[in-house]
Amino acid sequence: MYSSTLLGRLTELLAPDGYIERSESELRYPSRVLTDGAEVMRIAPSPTGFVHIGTIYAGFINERIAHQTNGIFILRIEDTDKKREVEGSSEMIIKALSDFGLNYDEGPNTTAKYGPYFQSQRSKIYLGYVLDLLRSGRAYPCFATPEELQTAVKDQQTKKLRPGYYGDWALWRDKSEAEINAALDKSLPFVLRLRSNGLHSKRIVYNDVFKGKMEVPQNDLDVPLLKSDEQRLPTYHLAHVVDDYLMGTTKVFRSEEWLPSTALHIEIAEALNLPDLTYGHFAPISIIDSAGGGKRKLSKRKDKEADIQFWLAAGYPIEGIKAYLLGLANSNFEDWWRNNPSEPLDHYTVSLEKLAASRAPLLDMQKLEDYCKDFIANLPQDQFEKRLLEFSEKAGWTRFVDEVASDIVYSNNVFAIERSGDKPRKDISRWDQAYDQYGYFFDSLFEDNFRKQGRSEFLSDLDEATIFGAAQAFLATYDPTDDQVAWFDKVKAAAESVGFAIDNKAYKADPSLFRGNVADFARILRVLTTGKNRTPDLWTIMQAMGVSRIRSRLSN
RNA sequence: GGUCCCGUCGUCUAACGGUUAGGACGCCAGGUUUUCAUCCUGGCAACAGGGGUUCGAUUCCCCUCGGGAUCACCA
Repeated sequence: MYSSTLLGRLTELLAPDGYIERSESELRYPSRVLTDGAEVMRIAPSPTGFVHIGTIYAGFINERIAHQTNGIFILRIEDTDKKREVEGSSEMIIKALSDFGLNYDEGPNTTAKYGPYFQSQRSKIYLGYVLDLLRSGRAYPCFATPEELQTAVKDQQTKKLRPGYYGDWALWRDKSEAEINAALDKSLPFVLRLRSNGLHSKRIVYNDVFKGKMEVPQNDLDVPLLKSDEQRLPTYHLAHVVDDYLMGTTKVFRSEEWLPSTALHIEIAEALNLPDLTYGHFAPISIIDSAGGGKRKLSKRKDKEADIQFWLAAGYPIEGIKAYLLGLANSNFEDWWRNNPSEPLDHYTVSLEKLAASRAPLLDMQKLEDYCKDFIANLPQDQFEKRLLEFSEKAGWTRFVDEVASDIVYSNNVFAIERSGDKPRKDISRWDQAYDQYGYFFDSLFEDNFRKQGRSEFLSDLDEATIFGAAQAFLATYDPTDDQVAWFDKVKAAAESVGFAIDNKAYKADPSLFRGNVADFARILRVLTTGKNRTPDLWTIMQAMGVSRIRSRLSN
C-alpha cells in the first residue's frame, strides 16, 4: 500500500483533468433488466484499417445470439491505440455492419445509456478503476524503459526462462516509495501495471462456453493496465474487463486468439472485485497460406479476401456471404438452408454446440460462390432486378443503366429469361458478372463490347460465306410467332439447306461431308446475336430481342 | 522455447463404442439440351501414427507426430 501522499501525487499526474470514481460509474450504469435467457453480446473491433471479414464473422455470431434470445447487441469501438488508429475506419466498421444487416442496439450513433461506445471517450472511467487498483495495492507504477524491458527478455531467453514481466523480473514491482518519488521527480514516463497475485506453477480452472473446462496456469504477468501516453488510455485488458462489466455483457464471445490471455482477464476482474465474465472462444476463419501451404489465420496484409471491400466490390450478395459464414459456424445450417431456400437467414437459430465444433474453418471461395449462385437464382424477380440495378449504379455502369432505363419493358423481359420455374438458371454468383451476362441484349453495348469479340473468338473456324449463308438461311424462314418446337424444326431445315448435318450420327460418321452439325449451325446464330458462345436458350433470347433486332444482328 | 487450442475425403463437416465411415462444395464419367449455366445418375476420395482400455475403438486414455494461437505501453 502506498502512502496517501504518493497516491495523491500519482492521481494528480494520471488524472489532471479528473476522473470518474468507480462507484460513480457503477451507479451510472446500473445492471440491466433482461428477459429470461436474453444475452447481451458485443463485438469490439479496433479501427486500424479496412474491415476484416473476421469482424463480420464475429459480429454475425454475436448479433445472432443476442437477437435470437431477445437480448442486446453492442458495438464498442476499441480505439485505445491512437498510434495504430486509421482515420475513417470506425465509420467503415459502422457502414460494413449496416451493409451486412448486423444492426447493433447500442453503439456509436445510438442513444443507448451504457455509452460512450468509443473507448477513447471513456478514459475517465478507466482511470477510476485503475486508481482503485492503485489504492488497494493491486497496481503500481513502472518506469522501465523499452530497452530495459528488451534486455530483460533477452536475458530470460539466454537463461531459457519464460519471457515476460513477472516475479523477480518485474523491475518496479517492489520499489520503495522513495524510488518511485525519485523517478517522478525526474518526470520519467511510466505505465501502471497490474500487481499479479498469480503463480505460474498454480492453475486456475474456468469454463469456456465452447472449449469446456479450461485448466491453465494462473496469470503471473504484471501487464500494463494504463499506457504512458498523454491521454492515459488503458490497454485492451483493463478496458475489456471494465467495459464488459459496466455494459452488462452476459457472454464474451471472441476469436480463439484471446484464449491465452483469458487467465489474465480473470485476474483483473478478481483484483477489481468484479463478478466473473463468461467467455466463449470460437475458431477464426482461416485460409491456406499460398507461401507456406499451412493453415493460418486470414491476414490483413496477405489476403485480399480479408478485406470486406473485396466482397462488396465484386458484388457477392450479402445473404450469400452470410449463409456461407453461418455454414462455417454451424455445420447443420447447410441442411436448413437447402430446406428453406426462401426463409430469411435470421429465422435460423444459431447453435452454440455446433459452433463449438467448428474448427478454424478454411475459406472456400468455390463453396461460397455456390451459396451465392443459389441465392441469386432464388431471388424473386423484382428483388433480382432491384439489386442488379443497384449494383450497376454503384459499379458505375452508366451506359448499362441508361440502356436499361431507356426500355424498361424490354429490360424486364431480358432479366426474366429462364429465371422462373423450379430450376432457375444459376449463371452468376456476383453482381459484377451481370454486365457480361446481360450487356449484349442492349444494342450499343453489344456493338462495342460483344459483337466483334464474339466473332473472332467463337467463329474463327468458319469462313464468312458459311456464316452469312447460315444466317440468311435461318432468316429466310424465321417467324417470331413460332413456338420453340416449330422454331427448332426450322433451324434444322435451314441448317440442312446450307450443308449442315442434322443427324449427328451421320455427321460423326463422316464430318467431311458437312459444314458442321446442328450445334455448329446454332453456334453461328448464337454468336451473331449475342457475341457469346454461352447463353441461355437461343429461342428464348430471340423472343426477348424481337424480330427487328434479330434481323439486324444476323445481317451484319 | 513455455503455455494453450486442435487433428475424419482436396475443403467444410456428420457420427452421442458396434455404420459398407454419411452429406455438402470441388473434381471425374455418363445422361438430358441447339450452346452453356443448370438438372439427373454414377464414381474417385478420409478416421495422422503407435500403444493401451474394451467382446469390439474414428469415438475413451496415454505417447509421438503434425497444424494453429499466444507470450507488446496491438487489439
